[in-house]
Amino acid sequence: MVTKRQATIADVARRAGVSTATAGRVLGGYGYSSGEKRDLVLKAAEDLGYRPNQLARSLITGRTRTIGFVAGDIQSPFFAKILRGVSDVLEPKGFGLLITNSDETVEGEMESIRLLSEKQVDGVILSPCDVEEAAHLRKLVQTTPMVLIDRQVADLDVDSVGVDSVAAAEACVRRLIAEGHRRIGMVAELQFGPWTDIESFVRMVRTNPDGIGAIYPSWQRFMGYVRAHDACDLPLDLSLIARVNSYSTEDTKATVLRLLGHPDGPSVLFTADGLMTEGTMMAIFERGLRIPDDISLVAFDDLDWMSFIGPGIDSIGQPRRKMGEAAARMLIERIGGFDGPPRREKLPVRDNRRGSVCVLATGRD
Amino acid sequence: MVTKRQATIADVARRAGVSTATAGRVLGGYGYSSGEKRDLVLKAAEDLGYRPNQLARSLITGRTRTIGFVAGDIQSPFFAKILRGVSDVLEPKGFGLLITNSDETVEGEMESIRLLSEKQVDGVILSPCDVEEAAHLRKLVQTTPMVLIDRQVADLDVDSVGVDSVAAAEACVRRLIAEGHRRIGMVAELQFGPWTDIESFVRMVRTNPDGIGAIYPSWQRFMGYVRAHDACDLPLDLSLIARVNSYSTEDTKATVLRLLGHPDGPSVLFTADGLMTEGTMMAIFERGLRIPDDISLVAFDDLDWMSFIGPGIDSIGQPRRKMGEAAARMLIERIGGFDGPPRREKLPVRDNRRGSVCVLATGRD
DNA sequence: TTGCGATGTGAGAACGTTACCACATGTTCT
DNA sequence: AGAACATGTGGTAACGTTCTCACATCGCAA
Repeated sequence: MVTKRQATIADVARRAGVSTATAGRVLGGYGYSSGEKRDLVLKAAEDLGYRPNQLARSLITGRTRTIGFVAGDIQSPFFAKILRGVSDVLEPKGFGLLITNSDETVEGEMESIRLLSEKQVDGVILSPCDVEEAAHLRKLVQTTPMVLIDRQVADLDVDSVGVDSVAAAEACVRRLIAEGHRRIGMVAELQFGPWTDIESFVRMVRTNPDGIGAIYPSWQRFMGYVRAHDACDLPLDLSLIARVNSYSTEDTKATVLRLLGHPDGPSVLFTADGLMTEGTMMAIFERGLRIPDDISLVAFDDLDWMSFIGPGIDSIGQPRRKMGEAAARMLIERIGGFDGPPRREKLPVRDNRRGSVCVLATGRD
Repeated sequence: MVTKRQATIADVARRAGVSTATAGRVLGGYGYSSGEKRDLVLKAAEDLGYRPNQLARSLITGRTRTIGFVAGDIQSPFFAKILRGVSDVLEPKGFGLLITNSDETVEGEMESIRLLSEKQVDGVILSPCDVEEAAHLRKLVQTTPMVLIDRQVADLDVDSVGVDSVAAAEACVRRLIAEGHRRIGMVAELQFGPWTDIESFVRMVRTNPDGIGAIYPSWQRFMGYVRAHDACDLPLDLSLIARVNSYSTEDTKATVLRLLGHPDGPSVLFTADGLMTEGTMMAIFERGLRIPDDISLVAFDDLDWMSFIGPGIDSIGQPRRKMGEAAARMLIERIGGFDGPPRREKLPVRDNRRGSVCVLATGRD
């Protein structure tokens, strides 16, 4: 492995017979330069195969043209698609993209942020893993522009991108009720959150919804579920909630199997996100149930395979790529100096109907 | 947005009453330092919230502790999973990960490499989009360690990670033949490659296999398909090859639909990668065919949903995460100074049997 | 002619680290 | 006792850019 030394501005300047200042101006595209010297410098740079060293440039300009992305887990299709949107906006503008995983732990997130800020990124896009404990985020925003994605954090006034989970879930469950479903199961990981018991959360939703601060998307979707029941005067039956203990498909599958085993089980399942949906599919497959004949299904978050298995799965599709693009665009505006108030962008969801919901009744009774 | 100035080593040194050299030694963990001064410096650093500026450090040490990853398309599960493996190895060692997409074009790849090398990455993991045109890669390896993933490049002697696609495909097709299938369809994007007509490629495989240089995985899998036929004395029928014109699900679907429309069609389909499999599934779904009753299916590359749709889909699973880990490990060894001959690591594949192949006959005839 | 802005050039400082050297101490081995 | 060596410290030169000057020259209006 040969390690040839890269040519520097000084090398180019020497070869072109000009000062490093002049060579710098030509190659960096700033300040004045005459056509004559310009050609000399460009020729010399070409000959030497000169490549600017962004490190040195960044050190003095104070901007790296690199942004950081802290994902929960990059291998999940949710983050992967967002990432693609981010990089689509960044690449044409010459920005680099540094990624890390938080693995949904605060420690991982802090470590990620430490790494990114030591590398002097110009901005950070992050999906916070804790909606309350955010001292480290509060510290970060003092020095670096930040955009939150998917989730928000209490008392952290920064730009964010997401969807209106409460409204989308409510609309979805209302539709199920309208189509005659009375026993609607919900599959969600509701372990970590502001409430340890669901009853008191439901009470809060009914009595003082404004008092609910920043909560995870899963809780928001559950909130929509509750609201739809209340709006349609359908009594809540919390035994229909498959409350998954950990964020894993195995646990989800086990919990859903238990729910399906009940004598007076649900006629339809509403899953709160992609991973819940996968675990639910496993449980349905294992019990040999057919969709929608034996059980109906609607999923929050659309996944590739939902359109090509028979029948297709109904889903609420989040515009993941667009979310990434919006986050990147907002961040670049901030980096460019935009200093307006925090923007909370809510993107519209897509209502995918493919035939996984059995219509038990139509019209209004 | 407040922009507080970060504390520097000079600030810490002043506050601790020592020289910048001493402060640097303590904070950088190199050279000597007494316990007394150490405590002073650490206290001062703590007070000021000192964070080392990796830019300045990298400029003088010549190493950034950042590596670059050039993927075809990060949003595809193939690359997303690999990426996860890479970052799992990198993160504990304190390396950053800079990602770019080539979108499978040489221009995109060159642009990616330009960006990465200007940012002075210590090494690059790359899935080359062209197995022949590689002048830019040859130039890169002169200055930067590189590991190829999934594909190899002719005359480029660097470390690489992948699977033995030829052998895996051959074993898979042999099994189909053993189970009684005689008309085996293959779905693959074989547009770009060394051969424009398939006949001459087949001739080459039969007469001079060693003369075939570096080829894309799709071609390798097709090669395995040919070899299995030859080994089992099953005549090749090239009308069974769904040769997709572009790397898109829509095109794949259309091509497969055409194949399925033929009077004497295949009894089983063998797909060359994840995207081909998705397009094929769409075609099968559109025609209302049932797996495996109406048509059997085996896929190269395992996808999440294959295990939980009924019936499961048989697949050849690549250890994607392990591939990423291996690539990262090899790269770090090179960065650490390892200077042995290029290693071509072939990881074993997984043979997933789930019931998507109809057994037409057993035993050997 | 003088004044003045636009254009062009080079010397040298600056960015925040680590590398290198000189110069102190001790401590241990001949 | 003197040499050799590990330990500890500070000054200052790197690293490769851009930034800030000072200082030209030119054209043009007053």
